Amino acid sequence: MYIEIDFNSDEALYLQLSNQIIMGIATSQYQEGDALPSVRQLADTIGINMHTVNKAYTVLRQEGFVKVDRRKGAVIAIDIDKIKAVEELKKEMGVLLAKSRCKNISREEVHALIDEIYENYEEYGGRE
Amino acid sequence: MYIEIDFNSDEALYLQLSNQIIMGIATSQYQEGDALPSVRQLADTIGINMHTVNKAYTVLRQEGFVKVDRRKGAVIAIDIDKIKAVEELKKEMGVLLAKSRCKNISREEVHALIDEIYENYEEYGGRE
DNA sequence: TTGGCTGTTATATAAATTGTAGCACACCCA
DNA sequence: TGGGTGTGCTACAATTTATATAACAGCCAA
Repeated sequence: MYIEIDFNSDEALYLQLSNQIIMGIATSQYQEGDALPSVRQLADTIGINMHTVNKAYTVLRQEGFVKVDRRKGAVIAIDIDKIKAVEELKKEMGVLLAKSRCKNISREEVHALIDEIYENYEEYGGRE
Repeated sequence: MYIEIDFNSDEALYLQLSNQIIMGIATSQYQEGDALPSVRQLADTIGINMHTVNKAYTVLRQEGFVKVDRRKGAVIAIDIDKIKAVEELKKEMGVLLAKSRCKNISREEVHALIDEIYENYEEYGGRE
C-alpha cells in the first residue's frame, strides 16, 4: 500500500501513519490477516525512525486494528467493540459537526459528504 | 454557559475549552456579538491559568469563531470561509469514517447519528 | 548450529508542546 | 486615578514527539 507522509504537517508522524493504515483497512487495501511491513522495513521505506513506526503499530493495536505477533509482525485483526466505537464516534462527531455548523455547512451537505466518502469505499470493493 | 473541564482527560485544557465554546456557538448558547468572559475571569472560574484561557481564545480567533477587542474582550464573530471549512471537514471526516467502518458501523448508522446530533441543535432553537 | 529476521525493551538526546507563574504595558471607562 | 481589559515577555517543569544506539529472546531457513 501507498503510504505518504507529510513532514511539514503539524500532525505527528506516527498519527499520520496509523491513520493512513486505518484508511487502508477501510478501503480494503488491507484485509483481515494481512501482515504489515516490519517496523524496520517500513521505517526504512518511509525514511523515518523505527520507533516512530513502532509507536504507530502500538496505537493500532491499542485501538483494536491489528494484533502483533513476535514472528509474523503486525497483522490486521479487527477487534470489534462496537459500543466503544460508537461512543468514540459520537464524541468526535459532536465537535466536528459543531465546527461545521458554525461555518454554515448544512445537515444535507454533511449527509452528502458521508455518501461521497462511502461511495469511495465501495469503489475499492469492500466490506458490505 | 456551562464549561466543564476534565483534568484527567488526555485532551489539552485549552482544546477542551475552545471545543466547548464552539459547541456552545453551534447550540446557540453563544450568539454573534456575545462577549465571552475575560481571560482572567474565566481562568478564575474554572480554576486554571490565565494564559491557558488566552491560548483557547487565540485558537478560536485563528479558526474564525471570535474577534478580540482590547476593551470588550473576546466577542463571538464567525468568519465564514466555507471552502476552507469544507476542506477541513472532508479530511477529518475521512479518518473518522474509516475508523467507524472498520468497526462495522454502517453508513445508515452514521446518517442516523448526524440527524440525532442536529436535532439536538434545534432543541436549543437555532441557526436554521 | 549459525545468521538473519521479527517485535520488544532500555537508555539517551533534542525539540516542541502544555500548563503554570509572575510581571509589565497600553488601553479604556467610571 | 483606579480597576478592569487583552497582550507581551520571560521563566520553569512536565510531557510529548522523534531520533539514535544497543541489546534481548524468539523463530526459521540455510
